[in-house]
Amino acid sequence: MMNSKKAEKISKALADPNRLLILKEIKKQKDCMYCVDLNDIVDLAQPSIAHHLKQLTDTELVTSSKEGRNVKYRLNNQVLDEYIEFLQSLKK
Amino acid sequence: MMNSKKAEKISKALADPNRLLILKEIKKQKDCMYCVDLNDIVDLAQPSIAHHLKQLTDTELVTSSKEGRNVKYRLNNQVLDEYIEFLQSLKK
DNA sequence: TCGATTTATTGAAACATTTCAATAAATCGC
DNA sequence: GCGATTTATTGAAATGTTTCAATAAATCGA
Repeated sequence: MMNSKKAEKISKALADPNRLLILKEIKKQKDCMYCVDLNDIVDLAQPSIAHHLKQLTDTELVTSSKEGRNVKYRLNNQVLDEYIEFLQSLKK
Repeated sequence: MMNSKKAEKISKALADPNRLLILKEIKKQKDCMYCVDLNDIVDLAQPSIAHHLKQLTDTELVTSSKEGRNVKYRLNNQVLDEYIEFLQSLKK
């Protein structure tokens, strides 16, 4: 359910260039974006990348699943759609 | 034009409870939201409200026009639509 | 013109976020 | 088991945001 508080958190999650870059990379890779691939794409130390991924998964905008040593990320279309719906509701 | 940088700024503008409250109030008042009305709605000192309005107008998410001593605010539907389009493009 | 009203700006304190080095934990290949 | 790889956590410095008091600027009514 998307109330103002949740929308605020998602907005915050989207309000960073590195997190937007991560989301774009998830899209680019279609289905299976692995954390380890981000080291070549995001110009940050590993704990910083982990920090950004946590923010994205905390809002459920992105889901994660463990595969051995690796972690796979996917966009959560439903949450994004709910956020978009919230934004639409700001219009009259 | 909505690139990542602009989307980041709009996300930031949306990432605050008081600014979301202001946007909701603009919607509520349909067409003519005056700055002075916000004093009763937003529980902040006047300079803080001015600061939040500035962030909203800087991104062009909200437009302002002077009417005598007062300032009138409107939602900029086009910018919001472009932002939504950007979010849609994050999906595959 | 003068006092009252409305909005904007400045500067500083409080608070939050971002970043990285160090380190821990889990899993893999050998 | 053991070293290498991948991800997560902790703690601290740097940076950014929010808030308000003080003040300025613009406009209105009388």
